[in-house]
Parts: sequence; C-alpha cells; structure tokens
Amino acid sequence: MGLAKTEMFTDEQNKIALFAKVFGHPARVSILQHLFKIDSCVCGDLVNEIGLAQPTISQHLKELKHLGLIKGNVEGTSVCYCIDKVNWTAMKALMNQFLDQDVSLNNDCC
Amino acid sequence: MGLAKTEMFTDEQNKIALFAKVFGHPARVSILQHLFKIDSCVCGDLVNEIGLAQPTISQHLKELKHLGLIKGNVEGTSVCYCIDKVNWTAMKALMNQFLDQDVSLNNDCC
DNA sequence: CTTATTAATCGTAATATTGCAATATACTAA
DNA sequence: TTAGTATATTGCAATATTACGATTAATAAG
Repeated sequence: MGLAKTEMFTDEQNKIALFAKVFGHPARVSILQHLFKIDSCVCGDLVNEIGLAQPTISQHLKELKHLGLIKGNVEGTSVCYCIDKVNWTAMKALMNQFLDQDVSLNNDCC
Repeated sequence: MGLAKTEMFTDEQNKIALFAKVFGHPARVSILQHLFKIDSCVCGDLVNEIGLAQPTISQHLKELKHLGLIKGNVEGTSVCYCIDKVNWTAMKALMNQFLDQDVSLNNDCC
C-alpha cells in the first residue's frame, strides 16, 4: 500500500521513525555534515558541494527545515541555512534513547 | 525518479543513510524495541504484539536481518529472533559519530 | 523599469516502499 | 503419510520518494 500505519504505534516510535527517515538519504546526511563543517551559515553553495540539481537540494532542505533540524535566514537574494542546535539536541536525546537500549541487555540467546 | 544517487556520496554517508532508513518506519522501531524488552529470543509473537499481518512483519524482519541488526535461529517450526549485539554496537558508533557533530560547533549565526 | 541572481514551487517521470491475500515451504505430531 | 503450525515468498495495488526541467517569486544592481 505504501502507507505507514502510524496510528498503531506510539508517539515516540513515530517520532523516532520520522527523524530516522529524514536521515535515510545520503544527500540529507551530506547536507547536515556540510552545515556542521562550515560551522556557520552557508548560503546556497550546497548545490555546488553536493552534485544534485538546485530544485532537489531545495526539496531536501525543506524536509530538514520541516522537522526543525535546520533554520533558514533570507539574506538578500540568497538564503542562509544552519543547524538548529536546540532541536538537534532534542532529536539526539530521542535517538540515543532508542540506540542505547542494548546497555540493559544481558542475555545472549542466539 | 525515486532513485538515490549513492555514487556521489561517501561510503560513510551511504551507510548512515541505510541504517537510518531501516529505522525510518515505526513498525521496525517497534520490533527492535520489543526484541530489546524481551531481552531474550522471541519466536513469532511479534505478529500479535504489533498489529500488522504476518507477511508484513516477516518483510520488516527480513530488512533488519539484511542489515545484520538481528539474528534468526530456526527452532522447530518457529524462528527465534534477537538483536545482533556486535553489529548493533558498530551501528551505534557510526550513528553517534553523525549525531554528535554538534559538540564541536561554537558559532550561532542564524 | 529592466536585467541578473538566487531560491522556491510546480509538474511529472522513474523508482521505492508498504501492506496483505494467496501460496509455498519447513518442520512437528499423530 | 497426513494434518497442523509457523514462517517465508510471491504478486500486486496503493502510496511515497527522488530527481529535475520549467517556471515563478523575490531581491539587488544598473
């Protein structure tokens, strides 16, 4: 069907899946890594850095912005994007809660 | 096009995206959480725990197994699934490397 | 106002994902 | 062997995602 049955899962499970999904494409991983590397705003050279067309990058940026992981400031004709640290930290806490489940795991059955 | 251009990204970026993608569905998040909660092998009650049809669960398990995050042991007519701790730990290291990029970030431009 | 520049949006084609009924496979028990 | 149980696979329909050309919107410079 192609439609995820979100109503049968917890809010936490859906939230984890939403964040994970946005990281589930190398272009978005690359965009985020670049924004971290620059360590300041970057204004559209993402298209040059990553080898995808401008509408494609714009679409990926929109998804990252929609989840609140990045912010965009208009500066003249260009737009300056950077990581939203507060939301990134919150996301990280949620993901770590999921990833660190193994610390309480003792058995080894298989 | 619907086709990710993996060749223009680094192995690391593609690997992060692959792991993230498998976490990008609440059913798989739920399956993994259940396997952690049981803290031992689970033999097919996943279909009852999660409200999806047996073929659907089987398909999600296949994807998790394909990435090496879970192992499956055949035990009679049932199959016993559990987390592959070694691979889970390796995955966690990779994901944390990506998620913890903000620790070196000082500027706040936007 | 006109032109150039930059980024967003629209429209669309190609491909991927999700979910499940139907079926197949594998093993157990009688 | 036959019947029952548990899981995997197949096939398909519905929906989502990815990518980009064409266009639009917004601002800047002349």
